[in-house]
Amino acid sequence: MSAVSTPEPTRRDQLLAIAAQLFAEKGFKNTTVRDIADAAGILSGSLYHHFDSKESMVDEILSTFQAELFGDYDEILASDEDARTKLERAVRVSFEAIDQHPHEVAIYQNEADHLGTFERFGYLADRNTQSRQVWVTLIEEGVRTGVLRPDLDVTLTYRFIRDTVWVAVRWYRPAQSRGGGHTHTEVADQYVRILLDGISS
Amino acid sequence: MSAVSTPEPTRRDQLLAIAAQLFAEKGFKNTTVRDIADAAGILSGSLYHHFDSKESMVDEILSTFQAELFGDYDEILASDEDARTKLERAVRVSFEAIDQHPHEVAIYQNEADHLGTFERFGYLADRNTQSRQVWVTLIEEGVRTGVLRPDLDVTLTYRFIRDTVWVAVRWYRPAQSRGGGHTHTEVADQYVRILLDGISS
DNA sequence: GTCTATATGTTGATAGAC
DNA sequence: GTCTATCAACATATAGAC
Repeated sequence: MSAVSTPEPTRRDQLLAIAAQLFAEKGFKNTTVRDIADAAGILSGSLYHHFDSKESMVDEILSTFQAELFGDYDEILASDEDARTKLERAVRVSFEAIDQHPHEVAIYQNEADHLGTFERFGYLADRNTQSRQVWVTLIEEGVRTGVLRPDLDVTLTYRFIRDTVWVAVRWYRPAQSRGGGHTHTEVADQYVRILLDGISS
Repeated sequence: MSAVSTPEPTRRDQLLAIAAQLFAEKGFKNTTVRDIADAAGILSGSLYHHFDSKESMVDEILSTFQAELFGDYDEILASDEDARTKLERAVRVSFEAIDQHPHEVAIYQNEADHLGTFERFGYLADRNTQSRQVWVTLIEEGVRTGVLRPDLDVTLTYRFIRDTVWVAVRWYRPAQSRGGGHTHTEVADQYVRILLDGISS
């Protein structure tokens, strides 16, 4: 989709995309600079012409992605729709992010806890707090306006939603490589339905 | 609870428990044999008196835990309760496993995909298939007997349940270290309610 | 922008003394 | 059952030629 508007990604961006895929598939620690260089068709030393360190690569991958994602969340929070619609939109935007940035989401899911313990990645903890505030705000607004059950444990509900949505990155495969699977929109439809109405008949 | 019935764990079991905690906290690759030896108060070379390799340690940790867990699942499948009760029990048994074996569950969640690519850990893929069969069987029985909605996408429903239940290991903290949190039974109660009836009012 | 060559540290694992 | 001592492999990163 957006490939048309960015016809010539810089060499730097190409390398970041290659690194993101490897970090997502094998893990950050498990991916060597040689792996990245090999996949790019250059030698490991050449990577250091573009980046300070392996760490700075994952840093740029994560911070760029998160800036975009939280821009979407902010827009939803600021809208004047009803709470149920906003919660639905937050779910849909998240599944869409998994569809369009699967590597970035996977890296965040797998490495954020560990990386967050280093000063350099302190912003990951901040974004985590911000994310919780987004979901909790939406759920509380839903309870207050009467569209959600009043007996909900808001924190637990937030955790269940966050977990189910984001861990989908482990099994969802984007359109290009999909064979008989669901689109991200279909997955979101099914989940929103189950979340709101349950599976009981 | 069970500490009374196993007063003297073998040195081998002590070392496995230490390794399991480190593997869960830092990841398998990220944990060095020196980390494990340090935590045990011995030197890295001494570990090789007890185990062939770091790999054999995680192997024993995972296979032991899975044998126990699937024993529980088999018992549920074989029972003559109605589908809804069996599904509830499967959820509860899973949250209980997170409570009692948090390190083992975390290791499986974080490392199974990667380890599963090696011959030695082929049983992880088998167990994964077995797990899917357990959940899908229970959901299909629920649909067939009319206790669950007939329009459910069984595979997606399975994935949502599996993900929400098991990823809880990332935030749930067992009783010893809990401060104002929920017991595993309370977490299971809340999730079963949301899963069956939804969050909508 | 990439390569050659290499520094420097860390890793899993081994052999044999105690 | 642990320690001493050590190896070979592999890791990230650097300096300077092309």
